[in-house]
Amino acid sequence: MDKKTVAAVFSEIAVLLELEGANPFKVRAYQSGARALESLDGDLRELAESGQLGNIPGLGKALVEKAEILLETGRLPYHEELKASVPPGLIEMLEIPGLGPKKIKAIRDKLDITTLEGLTKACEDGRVAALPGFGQKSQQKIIEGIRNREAYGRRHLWWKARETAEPILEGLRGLSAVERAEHAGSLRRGLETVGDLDFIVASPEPGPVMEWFTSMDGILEVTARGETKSSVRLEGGLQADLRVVPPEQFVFALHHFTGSKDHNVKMRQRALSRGYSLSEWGLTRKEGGGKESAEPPVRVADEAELFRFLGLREIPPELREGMGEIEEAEERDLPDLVKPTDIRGVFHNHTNASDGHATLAEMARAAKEFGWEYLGIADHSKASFQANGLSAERLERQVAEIRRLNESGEAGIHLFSGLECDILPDGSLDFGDDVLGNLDYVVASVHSSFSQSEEDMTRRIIRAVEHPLVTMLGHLTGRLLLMREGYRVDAAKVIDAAAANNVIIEINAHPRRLDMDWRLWRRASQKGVLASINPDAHDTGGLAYYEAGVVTARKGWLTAEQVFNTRPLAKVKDWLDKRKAPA
DNA sequence: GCCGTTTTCGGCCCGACTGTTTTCAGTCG
Repeated sequence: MDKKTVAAVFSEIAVLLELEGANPFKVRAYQSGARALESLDGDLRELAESGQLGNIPGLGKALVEKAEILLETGRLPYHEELKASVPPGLIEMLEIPGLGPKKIKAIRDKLDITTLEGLTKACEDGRVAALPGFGQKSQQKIIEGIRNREAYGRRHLWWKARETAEPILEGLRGLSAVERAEHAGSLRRGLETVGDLDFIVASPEPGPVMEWFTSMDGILEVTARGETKSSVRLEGGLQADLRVVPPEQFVFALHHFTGSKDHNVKMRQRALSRGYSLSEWGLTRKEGGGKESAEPPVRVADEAELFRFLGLREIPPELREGMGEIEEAEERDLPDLVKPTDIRGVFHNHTNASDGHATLAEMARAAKEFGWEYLGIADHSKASFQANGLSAERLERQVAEIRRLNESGEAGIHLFSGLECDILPDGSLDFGDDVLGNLDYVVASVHSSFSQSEEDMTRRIIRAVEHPLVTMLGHLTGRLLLMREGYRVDAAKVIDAAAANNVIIEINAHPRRLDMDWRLWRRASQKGVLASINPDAHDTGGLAYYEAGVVTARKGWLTAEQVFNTRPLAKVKDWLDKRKAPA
């Protein structure tokens, strides 16, 4: 039982209490208790054993006692009783827009309904509209909410969200009433998946902005339209929210809606401890009694100034996850994060020799257009027969072709001959040293036997990492975002092995992978592990995915120095040569 | 249920929007 599990139990208690109609502040106490545990530094069990739990802000007598019971016994009778008393159908109802604890309680008490099926029927025969506080529109909204739950409830890939958001942002910026416009939320933070789009606009005249936003192309439905706030549902299921604020509030609104929640909570606490109240509306001086003073609100020109006012260096949006960035920004300069323009080439790309769609020459030409100095080709090896993996002979022909192109210079860019070599179930590689030794580099990846135990998978991958001819480790977990969980592997042990063997770990930049996860990179880079941002391109367009990888690297606090493919060609050649030379 | 330089009670973030009301409760972020 770790802090995450205890926090999850507290979060669930909060939801259950909410449905029971408990005191909202009691609900919030469990929520903030859960949050306090999630963002806790150090080992929960050690803190409990030394009697330190009560010193954690947000944990009072009752929550400390419950945490201790959970740690000791692995169960919490209070939680179990609560869970038994709340039908699971009610928890599902919370996911329907417009239904909160009060309305769900009314549905349960007055109609004796505890399932979504029952609720659908009651809507269809008009019983819901007859309830006090409900009406025809609420009833219709519930029916649609249940119907759309699957399609709209899910998250979306960051890449897709950005593609959707960019034309909207451009459109907003093009309006004469708009002074400034930005997107915010998890899209701006660069989170791997995005729930909805948030747009913040500075304008003294919100009317025309709202009008444009609620009538632009690609809207399925306008779900809210007010004077300063509107929401629309876009084709593809994404929801987009627009907030128009007076120009002097823009920076505060932008910061607030960029979040994350944890980051904002810590920023507000910091403001309070300095005698100010921070919100999406602004920063105001607090009198001793907690009342606002007559002093005018603080003015800031941009986010850098807002951070500076609170005694912090500017924190890039990607780092605002409430994972220690504020503490760091107080003490010292934050790392100079890697930028898209730092990238000088990419490894791990496929051609039509295996499962790609473009030829070697086409890939090289496209890479040259990005302004890169080099391109690495890493097609699949023979064990990946589903991906038309290369035999030794076909690989040899590709290597010869790459050498010819490099010697003639006709590609206009240096090509590295590599391979995405399968790591077989026992951890050995798909080709012998005789074949692998002829290549410039080797990316080793798992493509089979995903269901091995964590222990076996970890041993398997570490064995590959320890192989002297392996240059990089491909997609560490094999996850496919929003589709498939990764295989079970002890990432910390693999990171240690990579550090010990001077093996690069890739940031697979395919928008559906973004693997190894950004949450692991800060630790990995501290141990000296180098990253390579690899688009895993299967056609020329796929090369552009490197940008998603840069965002992942930034979220992982990585600088250009910590990313291998920011190095110029000569240094890359040098590094690869030295790596191959026998020790 | 938490918290305290207004300290053991009485606050706890609050504004926008919708739908149902006719001045406001509930939801959302």
